[in-house]
Amino acid sequence: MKRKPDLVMRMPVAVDLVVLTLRNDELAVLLIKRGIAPYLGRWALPGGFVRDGEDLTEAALRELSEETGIGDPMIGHIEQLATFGAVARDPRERVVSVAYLAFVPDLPLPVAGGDAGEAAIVPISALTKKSAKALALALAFDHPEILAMGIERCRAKLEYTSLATSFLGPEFTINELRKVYESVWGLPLDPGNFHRKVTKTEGFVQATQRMSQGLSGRPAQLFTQGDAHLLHPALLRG
Amino acid sequence: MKRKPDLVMRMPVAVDLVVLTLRNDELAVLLIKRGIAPYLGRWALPGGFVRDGEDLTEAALRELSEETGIGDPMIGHIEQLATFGAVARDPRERVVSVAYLAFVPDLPLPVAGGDAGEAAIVPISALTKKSAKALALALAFDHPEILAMGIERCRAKLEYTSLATSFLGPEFTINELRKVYESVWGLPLDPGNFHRKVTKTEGFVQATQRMSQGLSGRPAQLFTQGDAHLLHPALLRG
DNA sequence: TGAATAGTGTCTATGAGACAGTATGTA
DNA sequence: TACATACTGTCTCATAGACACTATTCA
Repeated sequence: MKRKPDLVMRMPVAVDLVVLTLRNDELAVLLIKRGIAPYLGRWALPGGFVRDGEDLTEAALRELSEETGIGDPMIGHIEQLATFGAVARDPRERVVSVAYLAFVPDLPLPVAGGDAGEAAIVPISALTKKSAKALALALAFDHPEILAMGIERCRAKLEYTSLATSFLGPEFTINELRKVYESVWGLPLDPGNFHRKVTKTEGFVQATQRMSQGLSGRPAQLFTQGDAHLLHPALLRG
Repeated sequence: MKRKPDLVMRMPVAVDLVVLTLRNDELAVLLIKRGIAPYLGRWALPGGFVRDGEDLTEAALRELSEETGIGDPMIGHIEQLATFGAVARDPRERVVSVAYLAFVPDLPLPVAGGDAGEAAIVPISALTKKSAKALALALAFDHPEILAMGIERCRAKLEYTSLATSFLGPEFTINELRKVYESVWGLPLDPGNFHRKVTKTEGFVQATQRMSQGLSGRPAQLFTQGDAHLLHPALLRG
């Protein structure tokens, strides 16, 4: 902690957001098409620089709102993911970026409203598979690495937290909750066992007296989030 | 990502380290007594500013080495913990700090050799209990918060990773490994069940042909780290 | 009626934990 | 021998998962 104030290096600090949602029963990420160099025209995670007087989470929420129109009440969950500080991660000058991970319900996005140009919600399968499409979508900066970490964190957190509910609206059926797990993990789960497990795990979901409008089949009971954040026992992937 | 280069705020970026070890079968943290204002004379986590041309992990390793003499080969494990960016967390000027978490075997520390003055290894019980002693040890800056997050992350990671071995030397007995868990979690574990569990979890530990010198009782087989990083199944706290 | 989804029952395998019992060293 | 620690056996309970079964809607 020895300090020679004039020798301390100062650098811009940015926030970048991995905003995940479900679209057509697939895990998807919110991307912005860059309107300026570098990486002009390339897709990137939403984000921007931290301003004076604003802490990191405030900056993340502001950028999310400015670039995508997603305001605080629409966000199911947000948490800090990790900080990326490779010296040359931004070709212009050194920038340290604090990445955030957010889960949002399926929204009437893309919101064209941002000041950053075009926004899109892209299924992660289109980015992770090695295809011509994935190549065309190659993300700017070190955003592929940030996204990969966000996806893995998301998958892991569904195991031992109740955060799957943050992908859904205030009321949901067990079927919808199961589809969150299936989409995020990319594997099918036994509906019967899942139902029992979720409803018997203390504080995961809270039953209401209301029923869903069954599109087909028997109507399902509606649930709301329970008061637990950590699941006991956890809901493990195979 | 709209950018007006001259308006972007630049700030110092620091790294702080939560270095945990075991001392007398108790979880303990490495602290440095501050030699300059602010918080002159108070205890703090080791850390310092990130330099030009140096990425974040490099900065963390350098500070650890400079302030405590702990070099790369002595570190059992190091990972990024979280980034702290509250506007007023440093009274001098705004500083964003990337915290790292490290586990080291019980070392011949404190190393007086640092350029930051006195170093000490303090049991966390002395910091978390509300006592006169804890008051005297009150950490500088937001370091209490960083430390608390480091301790909780450590406790959680022992459940589902094999990182407990990073608190030990290259060869260890199951008894020593159990003491790591007991010390970190602060609760007793059944020796028999622990032994079976650890030796049967794929890749957790690797048996050698050597035996420990029993100080009393039957000599124990020596083990080395296995090749697994994630435990299947996990070793859960009650 | 059949198709589809909701929800429950039941069986089996596996692991956690309690605790007894055996093995092998030192004093 | 006593004692201490290393390890293994065994019992009980809880949970995961496979899968059959019943319940309730719509077409």
